[in-house]
Amino acid sequence: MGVTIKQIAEIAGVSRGTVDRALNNRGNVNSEVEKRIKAIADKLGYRPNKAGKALVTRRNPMKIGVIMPSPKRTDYFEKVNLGVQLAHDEFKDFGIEVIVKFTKGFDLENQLKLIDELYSEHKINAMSLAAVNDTQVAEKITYLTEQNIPVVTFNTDVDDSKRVCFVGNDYIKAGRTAGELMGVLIGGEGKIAIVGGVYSAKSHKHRVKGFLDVIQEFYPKMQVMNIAEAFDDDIISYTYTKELFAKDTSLTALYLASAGVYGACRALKELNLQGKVKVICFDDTPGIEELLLDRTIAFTICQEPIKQGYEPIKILADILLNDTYPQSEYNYTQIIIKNRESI
Amino acid sequence: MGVTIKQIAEIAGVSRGTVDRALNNRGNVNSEVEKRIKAIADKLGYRPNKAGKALVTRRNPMKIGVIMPSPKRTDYFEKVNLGVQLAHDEFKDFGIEVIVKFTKGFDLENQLKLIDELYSEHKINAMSLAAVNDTQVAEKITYLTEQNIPVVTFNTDVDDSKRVCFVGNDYIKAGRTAGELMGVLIGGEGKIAIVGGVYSAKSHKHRVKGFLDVIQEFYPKMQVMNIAEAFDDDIISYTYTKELFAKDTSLTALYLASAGVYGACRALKELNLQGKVKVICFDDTPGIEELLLDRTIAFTICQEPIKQGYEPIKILADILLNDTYPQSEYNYTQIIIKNRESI
DNA sequence: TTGAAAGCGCTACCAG
DNA sequence: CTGGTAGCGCTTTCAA
Repeated sequence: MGVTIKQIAEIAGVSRGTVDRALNNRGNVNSEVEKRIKAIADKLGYRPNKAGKALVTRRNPMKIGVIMPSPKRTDYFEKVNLGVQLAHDEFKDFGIEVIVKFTKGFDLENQLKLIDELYSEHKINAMSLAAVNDTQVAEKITYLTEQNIPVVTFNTDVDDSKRVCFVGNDYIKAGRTAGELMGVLIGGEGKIAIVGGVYSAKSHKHRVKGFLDVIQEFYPKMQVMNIAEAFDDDIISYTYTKELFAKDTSLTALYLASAGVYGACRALKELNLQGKVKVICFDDTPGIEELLLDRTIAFTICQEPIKQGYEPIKILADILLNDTYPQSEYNYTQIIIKNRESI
Repeated sequence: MGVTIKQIAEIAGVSRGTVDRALNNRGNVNSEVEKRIKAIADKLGYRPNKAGKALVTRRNPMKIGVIMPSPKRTDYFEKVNLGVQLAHDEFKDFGIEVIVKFTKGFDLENQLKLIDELYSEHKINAMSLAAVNDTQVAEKITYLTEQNIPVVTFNTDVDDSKRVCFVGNDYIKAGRTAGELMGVLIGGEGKIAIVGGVYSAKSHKHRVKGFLDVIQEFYPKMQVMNIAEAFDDDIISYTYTKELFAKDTSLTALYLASAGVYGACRALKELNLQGKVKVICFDDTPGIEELLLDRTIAFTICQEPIKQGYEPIKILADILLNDTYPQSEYNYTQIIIKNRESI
């Protein structure tokens, strides 16, 4: 099996304490000795044993704070939260505690307050959050990072912060995927309406951009007629969709770039356009599954929500326990096209 | 944090050794005392600490044997092997060793020999394999299980064995997904050819069955003209496809139910049918990505190969270390439709 | 049938 | 600057 500190100590002719101090750069060790110890460790491929470390960490547990929109409001975050709980379970034996705070949607003030709370009151050692893309959030993240509190963003990223990495979809790519899919779905020809979420959310903006890019590059006969913000709200998307498709009967397709799917589909059904107007949307909730089964929606594009909850905590645990940082600052989850048979 | 054996011992007024024996049913403990200890543990929600156990296991490491087709032959299994290595990495600090043996394709004799080898020579404590669906394999698996060596199958399952569970696609469902996708792709109308792999592989057979089922249920105007076995061989699939599409020019679609994708596509290109004949295939290799990009293939359906390597080992480690068995005997990986933009 | 003690790998602490 | 020791939770062994 692997080499241990004890073995290295024997070979180097010093005590385990000295090896520990040397390898972890804790200071108080002769630089000659330190060099020798490190050389031996290197040669033998020393890797600290996780179980051994865990037992020690347990005496002084570390806390990871998580901030995300409340699962009560969008089904989507229920799955994210499941991932958080799975990670919590997996790492609690390693002396890692997880504290979850929910915000109402992507409310900025709320998020700022919770970051402060986790930092000042809970004394967290690391943080994972579905970030509002705002400079104030970015500044707080950078501040935490400087206090030696690593931060990972998930689901939606923030610009210009010192976060360790982002876990979630490449939303431009997701939008492009939708565009290409729409091209195939309507035979490269037709008039399309787009109902999006909130433009202040980077992810929603990118999903629209990617979609438009593909149409421009490859599908000259496809025409995007309308783009609207529905703020992830079913009533707004219902009202807008109903009005739009009632007025313009030449529309053949609908691209739903975020939540509010149920409202839009309800409108189509009431107009008897179900199945006639081709619909592509995102994510995978019980409501959406039903709409796939009755052929109101042709495809939905998913993004591994459970992983989005799980992975940031795994990454942070790896940093806290093993001082191991991820390779890339982008940890993209898969873009998963689903149809009525693959859900 | 969690309760420990030590705390339970104090409360019960006995030694840690006694608590250990009681909770793990090792015998040699007064039944009254045992009952009392178990009651306390239950009430306090005792869960053994993984790190603590790991350190002990390490003294007498456990071995998990893995058998799968060599990655040299199909690119697909390179990714599976990556998953195996990831799991190996993750669990080696817990005293778990992983021994991998490669077979040539799905050769029965080869697989039987390797099972024996892992059992007799390597004295494995658990096994994970991409099973050949044969009664002899099933019998060996059942034998191992009776020797207290749990077995998990992945990628393709075996009938009537005592394996703990299967990790991989629901291939009927994957076939149905392909059928529905084809329906959308060719507008519910057209003549289709199918080139499959080996009918003795359960997964390949099911992919064809699911496909045919959906067409029969929902697409009366789609017609399957030919079904062939290409034995995962590019030359055979090339020859067959070329001959077929040269002869019958009314064919509009091709369903490739397993490997041999490159050969078939090469044939289409030579016949100048690239992009005209709609192609759906499985899995995600560099070759397939290229064919998606140049629009020879419309969709490919993937099955989480990395997870297929990783998950069985995680499940087996959980059994060996924590005596925890999976909920279901089917641990299905996701069915992931990809187009040229989402790869 | 039970308890006491050692030891897995690691870190923290104290004494020198 | 260094060594020794204790202790995290668990299992194992030996002695009683």
